[in-house]
Order: sequence, then structure tokens, then C-alpha cells
Amino acid sequence: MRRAEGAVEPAEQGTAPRVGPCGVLCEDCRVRTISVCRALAGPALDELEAITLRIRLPAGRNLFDEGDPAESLFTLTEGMIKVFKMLPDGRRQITGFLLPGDFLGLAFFRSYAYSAEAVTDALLCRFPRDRFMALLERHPALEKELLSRASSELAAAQEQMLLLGRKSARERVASFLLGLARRQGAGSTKPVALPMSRWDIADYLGLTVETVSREIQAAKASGVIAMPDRHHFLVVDPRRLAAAAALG
Amino acid sequence: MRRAEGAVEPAEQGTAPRVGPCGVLCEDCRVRTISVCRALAGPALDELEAITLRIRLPAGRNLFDEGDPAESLFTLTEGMIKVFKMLPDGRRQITGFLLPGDFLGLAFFRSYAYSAEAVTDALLCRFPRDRFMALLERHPALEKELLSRASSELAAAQEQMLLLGRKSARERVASFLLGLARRQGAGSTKPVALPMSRWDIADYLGLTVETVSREIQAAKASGVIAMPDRHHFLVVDPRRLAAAAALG
DNA sequence: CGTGGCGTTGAGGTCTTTCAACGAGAGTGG
DNA sequence: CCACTCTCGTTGAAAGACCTCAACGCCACG
Repeated sequence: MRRAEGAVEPAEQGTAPRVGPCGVLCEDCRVRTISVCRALAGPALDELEAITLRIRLPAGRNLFDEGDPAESLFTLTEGMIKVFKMLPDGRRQITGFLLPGDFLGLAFFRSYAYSAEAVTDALLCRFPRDRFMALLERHPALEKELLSRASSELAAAQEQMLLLGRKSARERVASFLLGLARRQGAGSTKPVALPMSRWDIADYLGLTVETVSREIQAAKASGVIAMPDRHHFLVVDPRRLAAAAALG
Repeated sequence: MRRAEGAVEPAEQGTAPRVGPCGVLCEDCRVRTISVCRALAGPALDELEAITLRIRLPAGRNLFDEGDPAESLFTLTEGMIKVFKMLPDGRRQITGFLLPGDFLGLAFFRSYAYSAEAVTDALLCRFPRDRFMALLERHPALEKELLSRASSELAAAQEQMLLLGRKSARERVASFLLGLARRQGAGSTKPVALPMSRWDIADYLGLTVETVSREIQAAKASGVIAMPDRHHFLVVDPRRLAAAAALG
């Protein structure tokens, strides 16, 4: 869990695409970056672009730790990031898995209240905190967008509290699979990516790996889902999966 | 759980204090209201005051239900409110207990994502949603304050996820008591109010009433806390209580 | 004085965890 | 190429923390 020294480069400003750490994908990833930032910043896009740094984070590398000074904010443009808190004795609770487009580091505090680590290789936009805050002053629309996102995150957090406090192991796993399928916009034929380890799933659902493994096997055996391999699944029976998730 | 018809009155505008449902406390509660709203609105106070309605909510009455159209936002000025989500079969998860000064109903959605109910008799300021949003447009400082509060709430939610997902019953109860004591700014001699029922505590900590009762008794028996009565406690041994809470 | 909600306590049950073993696959180095 | 090691994932058996069911005391209330 060493600190990220992930390749950092200033945002593209000239016309010719530079070859960065992303190699040939660089121009493509720039397009995606702009698309994600536009969703975030709207009319403030140009100014946001000007303070954007691009970061590549290899799988397993951590972005920052709980307690680190919160010097940057991020948006994820590609890959998956996990966000978690730990107890002194090593117990861990993953509070979220981030997908492209998600915002990270919304902290009005001096230091991060949680740690963040790459699940898969990831690409992020990094914004220096002070410059981002200055941008916020000039663009109320950006602030409103952030408030809206914070509001959504809060709703998701409350849903997760319901899961952790009141759902059985079977319901937790079903809810998790269903949520993942929905976020990835999967029909019942398209396989859903499950890139995180069973340990990560367990720490997200407040269970042990063994229980997670058993429940996934049970779901497979009952024909609710199918698994082409251990890191992809198909929702075979959405109705039964939803029922198993105890949707409220 | 009927809907709140709690006495609603327009905010004071004249000079002479009207006698409202709060009776003789009205002027006092107006002072408190303004103080709370100033913390929220800063320089926008006057405009906020102009759209403020005061509500009195008796203990046990609910303010709104999950799914209701989100027509209002609130701040609590006195008493305690609980916020919760439910599953179709009746299982309940309380996601927070609100104290005076706390903001409620921060939803950029059409409807509330949770229910809210008074734990004790409560006084609130109610802001019509559309007028509040219009105010937000004109006062970026107010928006920033909201973002800051949302950010704090998110941090608290993550802390609670850690509790629900990874802490033992003993640790949960200890964390809860400690958190309550801190929020009420209690020294080790001043009793801390515990106005909610054991059922509420259980639904907040993801436990059963019986387990909550047993753990509270155990804490009492071990001399970590003392209880003058069933709804107040004293932190006798802060160090041991903190240790029992598995602080991270 | 009966009734009902709240809180506590006891005994037994069960769901999840703990402990343990094993197979598959990836990376290493001789 | 082949041991060797390590992580990941799965499965089984046993243990335990918390839940369920039940009974009881207390207090407010009609």
C-alpha cells in the first residue's frame, strides 16, 4: 500500500496530442476525460480543463490514505476505485466502488476521511484543491452539480446502511449483484464485470469471504445468475434476484 | 404514523411577538430559530427568514415518509428527530438522530429518500423547496454551507457504515454512547440525554432491543457508565468507553 | 384496577463466523 | 521445464455471537 506516484502530466493544452503514460490511448482517453469533466463542470469546462492533471493508477495502488492532507479532488474516467475506512486492528469497511464519471475527494476538511485504492488500472483527473475551490467561487453551477452529487451519494450511503444493518447475507449479496448490474446498465444477456476480489466484496457487504463465496455459489446453483468466469456474471432471473435482494 | 399537521405559522414579521402554538416560549424559540438560521444562511438570513415557517412536531409524529414529494426543507431548532428507511417486511434502519442546528431534507430529488419522525417534541423551521432553491441561486454562500454540511453528513454516514459492517454489538453500543456524549458536549459529570427508545437504538445500531439492553447493562455493571435513569447516562470512564468503541 | 408500551432478563436456536484444508493460476528462479 | 511459493477462491466442520421466543416488572393512563 505505498503511496501513488502514478504518472502525472499536465492537461493537454496544445493541438498535437502528446504521448503520455497512456501510450497510444492518450488521445482517446483525453476525449473521455473531457466528456466526464463536461458532465461535471458544464460551462466551466474550459477553466476546469486548465487546472486538470491526468493520473494513471495501476490496480492495487492506493490514491490516498485516511488522514492524508486533502490536497486534491478527483474524477474517475476509467477503471474502478474502492473507497474504505479501517479500524486500528485491521478490520476494513469498503464504503463504495467508484465507476467512471464518479467524483472523489469531496471533503471540506483538512484531511481525507477515508482511503482510496485502485481496484483495476484506473485513469483519473486530478484537481488541486485550492484552485478547484477558487473555480467553485466563480461558477455556482459547478457548486450546484457537486451538491447534487453529494446528495446522491448520501442517499446511496443510507441505502447501504439499511443493507448493513438489516439485511441477511443472502439479501446483501443479491442487492450487491443487482446494484452492480444496474450501474453497468446491463440487460440480462450482457455479462456484468465483477473486477473486485471476494475480499473486497466481503468488506463492502460486512461479511466474510467465505460467506460471500457460499452465497454466490448458491445464487449460481439456484439459476438466478450465471458466471462465465469468476469475475463476470449474468442476471438470468432478474425477478428472483430482486426478490432475494429484499428491495425496499 | 399519521402525517404531520403540526401547527404551522408564518415567520414573525412585525415587531410584537405573536403568541403561537409554542405559547410563552414563542419569543424564546424565535431567538433560537434565528440563531440556527444565521448559522445556516449567514448574510442571507433576512431573505431566509422571510420564507421561513415554524413547525411544532409532537413526539412520535412523523414529519414525512419515504417517497413523499419533497416539497420542503427543514432545520431543527429544538428536540430530536430520527431519520430512517424501511424494508417492505417492516425491518427498519435508522440512519441518523438529528439535534438542534441540523439540516433535514437535503434532496435534489423529487421525493424524500427516507422518513423522518420526532423522537421528542420538536421545533423546526420549514422552507418551501422552490423558494429555498431560488434563494440558493442568489446566495452562493448558502450553497457552500449546504455543501459543507452534506460533506459532513457523508463522513458520518461512512463512519456508521464502518460500525454496522464491522463492529461487534459491544463496540456499537459503546460508539453510540460516546458519539452522543460528544455531540451533546458532555463532560464526565454532566448527564447525557438518551431520549430515544431502546427500539430506536437497536434500529440505529443494526441490533435487537434485547442485545442493546444487555450491552447497556453490561456497560453499567462494568462501571464504564452510570445511569441516573433509563434515559440519561454519565460517562464514568471515558478511556475505557473509547477503547470499547474500537475507535479508528 | 386492568391495559398496554417499554425495558430487562433467561434459555434455546441459528445464521454467520472461525478454523482448516484444498485446488487453480500466476509469478519466480534454478 | 519444473519445482516452489503466494494469492485467490471454494468447501467442510465446528464454534460462537447475536437473535428469537418467552416471561416478568415497571409505569403511565384510562
